[in-house]
Amino acid sequence: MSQKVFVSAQEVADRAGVSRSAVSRTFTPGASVSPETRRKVVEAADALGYHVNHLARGLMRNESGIVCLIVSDMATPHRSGLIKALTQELQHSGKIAMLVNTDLLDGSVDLALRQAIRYRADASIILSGMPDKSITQLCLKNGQRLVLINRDDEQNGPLRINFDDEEAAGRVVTAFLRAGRRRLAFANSQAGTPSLMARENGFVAAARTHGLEVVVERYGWTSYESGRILAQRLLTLPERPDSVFCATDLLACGFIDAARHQFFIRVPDQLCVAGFDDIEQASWASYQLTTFAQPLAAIAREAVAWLEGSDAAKPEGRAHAIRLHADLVWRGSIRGG
Amino acid sequence: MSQKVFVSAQEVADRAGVSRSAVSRTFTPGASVSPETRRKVVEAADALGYHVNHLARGLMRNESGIVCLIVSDMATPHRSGLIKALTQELQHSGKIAMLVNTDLLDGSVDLALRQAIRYRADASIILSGMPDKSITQLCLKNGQRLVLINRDDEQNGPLRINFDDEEAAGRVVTAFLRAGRRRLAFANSQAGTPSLMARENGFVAAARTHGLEVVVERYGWTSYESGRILAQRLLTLPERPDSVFCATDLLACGFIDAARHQFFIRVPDQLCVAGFDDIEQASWASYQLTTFAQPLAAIAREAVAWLEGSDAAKPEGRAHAIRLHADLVWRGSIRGG
DNA sequence: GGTCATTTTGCAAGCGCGTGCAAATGCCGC
DNA sequence: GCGGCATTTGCACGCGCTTGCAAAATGACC
Repeated sequence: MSQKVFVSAQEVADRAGVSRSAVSRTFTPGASVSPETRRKVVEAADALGYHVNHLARGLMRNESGIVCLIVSDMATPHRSGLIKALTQELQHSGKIAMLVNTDLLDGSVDLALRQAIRYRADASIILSGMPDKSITQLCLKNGQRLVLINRDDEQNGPLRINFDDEEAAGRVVTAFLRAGRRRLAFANSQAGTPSLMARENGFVAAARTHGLEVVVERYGWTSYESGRILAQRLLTLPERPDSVFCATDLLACGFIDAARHQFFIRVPDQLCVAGFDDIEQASWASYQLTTFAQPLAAIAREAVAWLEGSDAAKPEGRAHAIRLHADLVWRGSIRGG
Repeated sequence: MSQKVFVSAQEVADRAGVSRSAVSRTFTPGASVSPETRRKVVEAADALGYHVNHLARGLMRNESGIVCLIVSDMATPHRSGLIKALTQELQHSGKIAMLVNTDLLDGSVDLALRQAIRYRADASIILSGMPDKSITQLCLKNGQRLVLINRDDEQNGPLRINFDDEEAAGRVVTAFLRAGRRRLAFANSQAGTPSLMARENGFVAAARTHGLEVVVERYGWTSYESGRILAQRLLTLPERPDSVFCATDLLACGFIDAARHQFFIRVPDQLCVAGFDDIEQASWASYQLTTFAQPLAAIAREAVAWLEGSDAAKPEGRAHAIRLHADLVWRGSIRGG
């Protein structure tokens, strides 16, 4: 038994004694149904356990309500925070998130975007490596909207959301100088994504305007472990840095731990540290990391608003870029807030 | 222009000079197509940028390939780790994850399950509050498979995956005793989910067999901040505990930080701490937390395997429970490994 | 009651696809 | 060349839904 699993609109119609159109209209906001008919339909639907089939609806409307989240390293605090904000915002506006993990696939992002196309996702939000240009073109040609978060690029068409990374980096330099530091260092991963590089370049440039040269070190990907390695490299230098800006909070946590437990260096007395992202751990008592808060909720809001807006609807819609401000969060890892 | 966005099988058929069935069969594994026809179809499909419409396919096959992940607190290290493992495993077997965030909705899980039904998800995996019994019944009646992870319950029908929490708790008692501790405490959240309570009860019971009474404190939900509060309560007791088992690593991190930075208590010399989950932060140098590793990959594998298996297919299939073993990970937060 | 404007309703077509069935094709041995 | 068989192909129907259109119902007004 139980082969005929889902109940269809037809069955509801039969039970309510109306036409199938009537039940369809009942569940379509803004359609014309008399209160009486609606009542009968709702009643029958409840009794039968009817749920509109969004697959079929999407087929007709040519609009699935699905938004594809394409992300790597999703277990990372910052990424998971962003995913949370996005899913919340999407659900809030009646859409649903489809999650694609690009960690172990080969042509990862491209493959993922293909998946998005197959399910006729209305849009894709990418928090992962850069997709191939040909693929983004394919998406756009297929009427998909595209949002790139924190992966600035000259791509045309999609919405790009970024931060004022350079400006933030400049503020770190100021803070370090004010704390009396002169031997600045920058700890980066080798990922080389645009936003990471922007922080690095901004930091180096700002230091230079004060006549200071920054020691830059890059290693691995953006992780706690990389932070430790970077600390081992930078803190064994003949001219040991007295302040370091880590491209990411995760790097900063690893850096601080290595500095403290391995080199017995006191933060912030002997070493000032700044990070970026304001992940939860940055506020933990062991780190007290001064960092920049990415307004995740704002990112999510901007992204979803754009998806709903008419701008995105234009097939050849102007590429749109949003630059958000990252707030400096003062904590104990820099002397003299 | 660009109104006719997606290319259909018909267009591919026309271009390839074959029937629409042929192109459908080309993209259906195991269907009968001659190599020659297949070649022509693939060629035309590539040229046109054709992608099978999974919405329509799901409609026909009555099987969408969508699995719904219903989760709260998804930004938490443990949850995000689980999500990552699940998405990976799902994609590996050709399915796709739909992510539902139940953080701010009211009838959260129920609403989410309705969403899952609407999109005709083949299954739902729940890592969130307990769904109403009526809703799970609805899911099952609609042919959905259900997996509950870490929320043991007497529900019938779905697959339940849990850990040997009691046994693990017993091992912590042994470890504490071996480290010479006698004043044991248990720090829990007020969430009261079955697995948390199992840890608590197992711990208390095991201690009792050694003639020891455990001080139990519960506060808030399972977070770093709650861990701090719990520390403030437990460490100001007249008979200060010398060892504490925290129901969760997140609690343990907060506990350790408060003990160390607020009460200047040395871990593990003056206080032994154990946690559960083995989140990434547990291995960080500041915590060195002895804890239990939940084999996330194994959980994911079991869940997905069950979804694919024939067991799940039986409409009135026997409720199935899997109890996995959590490995003890020895680190520095308990003296004398 | 009759006319007309306004809502409500049902019909039927069609979204893109899978698949059973029968016709067509190819291949083999005689 | 022909019958028998296996494979491939096309036709046509249906999955569950939305929606334009025209018919039916309702109501307002004279």
